[in-house]
Amino acid sequence: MTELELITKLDETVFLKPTGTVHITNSFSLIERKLLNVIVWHSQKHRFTSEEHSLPIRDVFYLLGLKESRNQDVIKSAIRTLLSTIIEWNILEADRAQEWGVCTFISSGKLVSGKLNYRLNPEIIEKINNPTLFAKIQLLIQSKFKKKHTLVMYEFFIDALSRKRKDYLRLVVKLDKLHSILGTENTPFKFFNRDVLKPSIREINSHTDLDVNNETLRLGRSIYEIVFEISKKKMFPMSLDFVDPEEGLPPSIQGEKKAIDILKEHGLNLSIAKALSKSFDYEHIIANIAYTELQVINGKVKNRKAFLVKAIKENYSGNETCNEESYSGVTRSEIEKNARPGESYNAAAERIKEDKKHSIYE
DNA sequence: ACGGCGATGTGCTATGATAC
DNA sequence: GTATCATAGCACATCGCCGT
Repeated sequence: MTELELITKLDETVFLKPTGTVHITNSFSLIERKLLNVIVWHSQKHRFTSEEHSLPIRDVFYLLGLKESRNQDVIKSAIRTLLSTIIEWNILEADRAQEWGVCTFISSGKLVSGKLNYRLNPEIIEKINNPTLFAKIQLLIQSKFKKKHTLVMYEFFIDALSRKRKDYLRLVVKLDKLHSILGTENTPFKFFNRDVLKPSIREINSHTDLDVNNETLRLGRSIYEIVFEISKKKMFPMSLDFVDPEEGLPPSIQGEKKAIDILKEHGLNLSIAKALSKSFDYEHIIANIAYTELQVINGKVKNRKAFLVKAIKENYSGNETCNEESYSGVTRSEIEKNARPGESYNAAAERIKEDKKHSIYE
């Protein structure tokens, strides 16, 4: 049984109204995500027409970040996965009619004389015009979730929220139901809580438009039910772009690696470089490196590395008017990233401001 | 029960060597 | 240029230990 079916089955008395859901069968590997990214980016340049498109395999390798590799097997098996991956959706139309359907991303893929020929599925082209659906597909594909359970839980929360048509929900779930949704029946609560529940909620809070808190209810000594308090973040930029069509290369594909390299070149240690590259995009980092260099030349910087880290975190190079809501040096993105569950925007801003006063950059 | 640390096992990925 | 194989390295899941 798929997770979706389980979720739908979960508690039909509680969830009265059906609503839009999207489900993708497989979980993609990194290469498959990248290849899909490449394909969407490429067909975006051709305005998503349903004709067969072709791009050189050499370029595909490059875009996948495999400069040295000649192993077409990687591409072949990724195409195979894309073709065999079924997207399933269930939408409530404006006129309350329900639409259900399944399709695949691409309808064909070929490797012919050094070129990759593919045909985008016409159904998907239609769906791309439906923003909410597309956003969800994008999230499913691109999601930065590291834990496999996070996605299942996110789907579950989103589903519960939209069924209730609310932005805030207090959801009580019996522990064994939660186990059956997540497929963790035999995990003792001790490990379940530490390795599944908490990390997943942490990921949902930091990567999605949801804020989730949880507490436990006991029956006797053992945990019986979990209470989730779910609310929608007010400000969450849900980008619909897979990649920037203006750019020659999809930045998302190589940006993080490039950013790490360049940060290392500027003397930051690997862990800081990794953390920054994860949180900020390549352009943002480059812009702030440039800004830092400028300030160094102007003699305004005592500690170059510390300044650089701070510049990136607070986007010194950014145009100030973009951050109207910044609280004296605390940017919006920073607040969203570091806000504690349940904390209001203003409270978080004040707290982070205080924290920063005491934090020391090496 | 919590949460940090680390050991272990497993599966995946990148890459080079080799042969066709 | 293409296909196959081997392998080192990495990421992740699981779970034990331990101080709190």
